[in-house]
Amino acid sequence: MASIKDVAAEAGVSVATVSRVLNDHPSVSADARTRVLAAVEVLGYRPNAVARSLRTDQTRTLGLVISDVLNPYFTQLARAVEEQARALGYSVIIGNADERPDLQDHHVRTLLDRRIDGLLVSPTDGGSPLMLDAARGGTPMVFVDRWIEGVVVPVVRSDGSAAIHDLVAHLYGLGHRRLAIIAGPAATTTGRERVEAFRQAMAAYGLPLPDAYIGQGDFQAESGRRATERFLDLNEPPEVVFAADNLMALGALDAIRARGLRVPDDIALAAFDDIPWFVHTDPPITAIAQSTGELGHAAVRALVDCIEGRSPKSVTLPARLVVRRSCGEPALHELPAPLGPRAPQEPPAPQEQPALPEQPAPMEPFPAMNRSQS
Amino acid sequence: MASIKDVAAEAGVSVATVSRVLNDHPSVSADARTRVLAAVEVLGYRPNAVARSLRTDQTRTLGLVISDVLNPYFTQLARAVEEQARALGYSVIIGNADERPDLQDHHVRTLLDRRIDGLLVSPTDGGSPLMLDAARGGTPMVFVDRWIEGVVVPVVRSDGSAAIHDLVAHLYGLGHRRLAIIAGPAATTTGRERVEAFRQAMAAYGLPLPDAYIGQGDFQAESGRRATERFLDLNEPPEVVFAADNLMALGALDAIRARGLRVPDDIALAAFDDIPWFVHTDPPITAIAQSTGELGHAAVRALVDCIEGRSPKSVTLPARLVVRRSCGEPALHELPAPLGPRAPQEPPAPQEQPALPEQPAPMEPFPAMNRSQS
DNA sequence: CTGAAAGCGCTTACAG
DNA sequence: CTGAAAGCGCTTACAG
Repeated sequence: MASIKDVAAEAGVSVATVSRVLNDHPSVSADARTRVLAAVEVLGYRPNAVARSLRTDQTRTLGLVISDVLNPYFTQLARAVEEQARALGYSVIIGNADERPDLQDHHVRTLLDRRIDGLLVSPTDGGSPLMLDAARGGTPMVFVDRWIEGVVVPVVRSDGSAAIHDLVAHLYGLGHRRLAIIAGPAATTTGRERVEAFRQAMAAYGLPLPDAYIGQGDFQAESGRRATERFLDLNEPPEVVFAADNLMALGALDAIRARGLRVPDDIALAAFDDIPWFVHTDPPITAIAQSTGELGHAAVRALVDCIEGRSPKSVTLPARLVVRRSCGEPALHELPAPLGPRAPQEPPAPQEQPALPEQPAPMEPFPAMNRSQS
Repeated sequence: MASIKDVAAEAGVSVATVSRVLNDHPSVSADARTRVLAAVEVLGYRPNAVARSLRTDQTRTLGLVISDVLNPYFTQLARAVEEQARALGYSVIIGNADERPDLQDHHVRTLLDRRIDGLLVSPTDGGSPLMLDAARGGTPMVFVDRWIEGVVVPVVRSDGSAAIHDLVAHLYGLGHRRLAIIAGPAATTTGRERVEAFRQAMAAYGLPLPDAYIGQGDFQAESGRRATERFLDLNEPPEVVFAADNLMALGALDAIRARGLRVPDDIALAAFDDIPWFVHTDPPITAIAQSTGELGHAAVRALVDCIEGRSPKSVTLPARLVVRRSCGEPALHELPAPLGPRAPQEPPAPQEQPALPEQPAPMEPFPAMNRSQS
């Protein structure tokens, strides 16, 4: 592979001059520029980014450590991250932790060794010493989606509490009283926050949330299946299962189907994180949608702010409830006309009845994707 | 960040010695080793991979250029690739082309500039000069899934012809005669091969395949929607739509649903590439499954063979039909008992009736995933 | 077993 | 505007 020396020789100038034209340095004569460009062309020269990085101490690369690539939510997030990074002149290297702290640590280490300019992470756990040290040591870092308490790093995430409250209101309105949740790992903020929001919303409606109705999952399908099986084995199984992410909802569906049960007649199902397939499942699944694209973009902007010495901002975006049919009767707007009197629902005394959840656009199966052809 | 010099100073040895212990070179005294290791510990030293790469001319990194990260098929492929690469001591950098040749080229260029040791690509088109030159210029390269004719590079892919033949047999057996296909881009091998296999299977059953029944898609959801709308606008719409990938099937479903039509009563649907959600769609979708995990693993092995000077092997894996309910009556084995005489099906004269497609395991929603905790 | 030194391919003051 | 030279952080013959 041709090096800058070869180009210099071919063009009859010094390597310094070649470097200058390659980097658009102003003080280069038109003549020199032309000759260098010609030489580059002739030799098919491409600058060695490794050498450049060593010299300039920057790689123009962002590391992104996500919890699970097979989770469409993270896949969309990764796509948005790459998109925004590219727009700002950075590449991104993705490390997939598969929800395993050891793998997460492996990727953080690898990324750090490669001297990425900054790290975007959606932590699987409380963070290894390596990651915590990096954060404290001044490695530009931003948390996306999940974060770690006590680490002073900007956080870009969704706040699902309001949407979860809307969900509980929706379920309550449908007459459901025994609601169960499949939680994510307690080691993650999203794992804890979603149960917490659910617990509070339940309390607001005066509904009990027994321990048996809190399944412990790990955000992956298999755990959703297991938790659901346990729910179904209960003497008094829940009327609704709320899965804290889309993969656990998939597992729940597997478990429900394996017993020959039907959704929502035998048991209702809702999920955190909306994905295009939820429109076409049997039945369509009520879900809480995040603005994944915006999240990814904002995270990159924050990280690049860190890197380039500006002060980054944490960002919290709202999530929203998308009502479909997996929890019972179709939402009001989907009925052709009011079919007689509805079962009267006492709104819980102290609580204001939440506004009706917004109507999903039926023709737009990618609510959270941002496919701008930038 | 501490450098090797700092470690040398701390340990009271030369940088050469530090380097030797870091690289497990045999000729280092036990004493020196201990002191170096201690110094590494004290300083929290981590070798600079950039400098090492510049010096050794290898990055221990593989580039993977895939057509679309949002496509679960490629996402699974990427996961398998990373898994195998890690097992062999390599990292992988993913470039997402989004089915756009310009983006593909951008990533190939970036990856090459970073001096990755080898390139795994699933080409979106016939290949840019840059990619073709790299292949000819001796950059270790392997094609996965899709390939480019005339380029002497190992290819690791599935051959779907037999499964497509099985699919047509299945549809024929169900009484369908007007079958349409949503093809992938003609610039891709999978785009061409799947229509071609379909065409041949149709011919074997004496079925016509009019041009109006060949929709042109680009492997993304939106194109599946558009193609399906055109089919439905026909005076004589097809009885079956076969989408050449799972995203176009999603689009097809959107279009069908938007018209208030039902699958399979009004129109049947089948897809290439099986994904976990196909079990839970309404109705469950008949699909052709690839061994995505194996594909990814084999591709990495071939590429690393190239890189490390062994002779790589091309690999072709079979795909298999997974019958579900989206094309009509449930498969035989799903019926409780034979319900009276079935509509008599004349097997096409010259053609041997293909064996009954295999039964999908209903409890295994991840047929193509390989989640070994290696 | 150990160290001094060269060199990987760049960029960038510095001097002219 | 241009070039010689230093140096980024490593590895690796080479000599001892």
